[in-house]
Amino acid sequence: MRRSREETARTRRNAVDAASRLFRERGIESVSVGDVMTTLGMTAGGFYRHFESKEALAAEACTAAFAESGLAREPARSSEAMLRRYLGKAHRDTPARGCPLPALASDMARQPAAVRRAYTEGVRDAMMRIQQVAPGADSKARVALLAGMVGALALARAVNDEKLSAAILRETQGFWIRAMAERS
Amino acid sequence: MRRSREETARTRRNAVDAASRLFRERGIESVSVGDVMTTLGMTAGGFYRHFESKEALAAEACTAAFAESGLAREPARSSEAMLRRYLGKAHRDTPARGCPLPALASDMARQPAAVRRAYTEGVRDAMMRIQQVAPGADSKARVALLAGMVGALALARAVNDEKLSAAILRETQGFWIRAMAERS
DNA sequence: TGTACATCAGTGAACGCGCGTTCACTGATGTAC
DNA sequence: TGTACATCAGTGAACGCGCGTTCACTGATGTAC
Repeated sequence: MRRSREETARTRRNAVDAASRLFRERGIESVSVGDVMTTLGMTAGGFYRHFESKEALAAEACTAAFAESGLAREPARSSEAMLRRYLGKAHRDTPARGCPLPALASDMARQPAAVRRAYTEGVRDAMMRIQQVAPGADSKARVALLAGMVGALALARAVNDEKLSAAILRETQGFWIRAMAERS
Repeated sequence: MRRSREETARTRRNAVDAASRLFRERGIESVSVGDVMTTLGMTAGGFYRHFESKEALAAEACTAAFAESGLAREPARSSEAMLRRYLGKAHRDTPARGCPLPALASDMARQPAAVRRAYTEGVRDAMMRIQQVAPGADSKARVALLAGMVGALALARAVNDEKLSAAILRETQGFWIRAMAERS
């Protein structure tokens, strides 16, 4: 039956929220419209009262993921604090609530334009945030730092060996903490 | 009808080869058993004369991808030559024949153990190759370099904007060429 | 403020489709003699 | 070396399943008077 405007808006928000977490955890293609709606305790049919397609949801969910936990949201004041949090085991082990950059990187190359646009904005935002947190670094160092953080987290999650995974995080973190200290 | 031992072996090899390319290009889950067999001009049913399951093929194809174009196969003698090739547009634009590390990174976290094991071996091999090409760098720098190369290539492919994509490759490459020159 | 009716959020069944896998069948290859 | 038969690589149809999406229906909400 019909719902109030307030309830309707809440359902929509909850769907974007659930999708942004599920997509980061399992990848966009591995999460079905039914999965998202089941999370809200609803059936899949109702989905199309809120979104034109799964693709439209993916684009919104991607934007929402950056708004919730993209690098632009990094609370740290220093590059060292950022590196300790970003390349920590807690972040590695909770992709659903973590930065979308490593979680969705390989997926993106195969996504439709609307979804990639949202992701691209997230990359730009992340670069600006790094500039704030590491004002002493030049452009090369800032981009290499972002690429290193994303690559290290993606590899640490991909690898099947806890020791190797921990080493990837630890060594990358150590390198960049030292490199940024030298340049500041 | 029955085929000769030679033909049978060739079919199997071709299937692994085609899969290793298709998986890097489109991701493991987006490529069907039928897609792989169609590439060989065959029907999907025959697949199971050669492999126990799609998962078994994925593990073999992953290993084959590293053997064909993993970092361990890097022909460069210097870290600078390696960086120029790895972070070049040609590599970015041909994932099917490129390094599996960035192409499959996000996929891996959701793959069965056998596939992840093959990928993990590829990571170890890549680290050894970097040690050969950059003997002057310490362990931290070597891991951070690998993470940076993988992250930069993955981001450059994910992003929807050619200028940004080119900048990610160029700046990361520039940073590491300078960094390795300073340390050698 | 109260009533009558239009709207529409969500349900649940259905659609066409592609997936991984199985299987009876075919006929050339491999093997036993 | 030649023959008779067993093997098995590949075909093509079929399976059960889950997908994204559509739709008739329900009944509470929103609106017009």
